[in-house]
Amino acid sequence: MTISQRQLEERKMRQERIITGALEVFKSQGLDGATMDEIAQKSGFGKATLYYYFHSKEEVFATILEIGWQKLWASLESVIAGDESPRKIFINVLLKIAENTRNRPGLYEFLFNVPKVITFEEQPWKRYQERLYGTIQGLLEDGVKVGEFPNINPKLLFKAMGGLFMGLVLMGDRKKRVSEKDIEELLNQLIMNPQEQ
Amino acid sequence: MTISQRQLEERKMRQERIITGALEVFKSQGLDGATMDEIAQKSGFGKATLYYYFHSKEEVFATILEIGWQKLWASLESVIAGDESPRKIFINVLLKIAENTRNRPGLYEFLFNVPKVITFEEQPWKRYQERLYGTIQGLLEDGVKVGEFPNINPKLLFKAMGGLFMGLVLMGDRKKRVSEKDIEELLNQLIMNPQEQ
DNA sequence: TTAATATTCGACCCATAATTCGAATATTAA
DNA sequence: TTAATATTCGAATTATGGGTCGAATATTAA
Repeated sequence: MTISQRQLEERKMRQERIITGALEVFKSQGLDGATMDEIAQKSGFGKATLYYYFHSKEEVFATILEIGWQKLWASLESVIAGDESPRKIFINVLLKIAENTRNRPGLYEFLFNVPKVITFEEQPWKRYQERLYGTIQGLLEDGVKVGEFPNINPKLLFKAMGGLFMGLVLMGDRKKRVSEKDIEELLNQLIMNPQEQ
Repeated sequence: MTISQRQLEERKMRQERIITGALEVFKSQGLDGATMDEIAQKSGFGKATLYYYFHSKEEVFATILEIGWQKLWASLESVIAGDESPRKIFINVLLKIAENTRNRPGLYEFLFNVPKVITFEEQPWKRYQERLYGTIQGLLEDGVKVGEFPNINPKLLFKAMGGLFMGLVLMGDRKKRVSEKDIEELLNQLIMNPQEQ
């Protein structure tokens, strides 16, 4: 009388269904504004059932972030592991993020905009976030070192790129996919390639 | 038996005391996370007394923003009204903001990072915010037009500058004041002056 | 000094929403 | 078929925290 594979899968599917509904609610109401009643409503379960699958509202929230960051990171690993130049990798990372964003509309706007005030104890998803930001930071530093980026404080560069990227990916025309050309252009226009100066 | 001038002033001082305590709490807990009990605690009044000076928690919150933006805008008006070139005005605006930030540590990090989800009806402070952002946007557009900035989409430029400025002012060395040279450097490094190309 | 007014605040009220209960109902393995 | 287990959910419980009350205490003007 153990739990069958199918049962496990169905359970996971129900969890995903809940999470999908919850994401909608969190996006429109924020963490505090969202109620379990509304999440139940949106996901098509009774409220008590949510507690069969999750311990608390915060766990639902944390799970959304966890899964999102986990998948994002997984999709980036091969790109980052490659042996291309920092600038190339940097561009590919941005492209990959853009691609992810396109495939799961709504999720990444959410991931990238989680209010900073949330402070449960552990936050596994934070590890991913830090890892990603650290990696990008590193790419910029390396790029500056080998002369692929102008000699700017990489922290500032990171901030600027962050703002730009958000604008380009999250606020631009959602239909049109971001191309390598777009990102190269963005880099070239704003932060000139030193070779071209 | 009217209310004396001194009484009015004392009342205002108490309001300010409350607001100062509240700012601390809001910063660490966010709008929803902050409780009136904690604000009372921090500001040294009983909770009921807060309601003698403010109608609601949201009013306390809104007052913080209102006062902050109002003062910031007031300090910027003369700078903006000047007849210097867009680029010069732009730099002076940033300098002025930096100066304000130095004088009221904590307040502007808060002003510039208010979550977007807040939606009371009226938000007088929003007017100031929109006015400021609109002005800066306009400066960038004019600057591009007269060739003082490279020909980049001003919206992107704005975003990038926003990120950079936050980095420079809000996260840099708080002790050291931001100089005109810093900002010119920032502009020159990141966004080359077209004349110099 | 004193009546009127201003200020303060602890204790309460109460609406909301998270969480739990307990009783169904479904599924499964034998 | 049936006992065990899994799933579901409406109703009840509780915790939280914004907001109010009414009784002090202070201050003021006369």
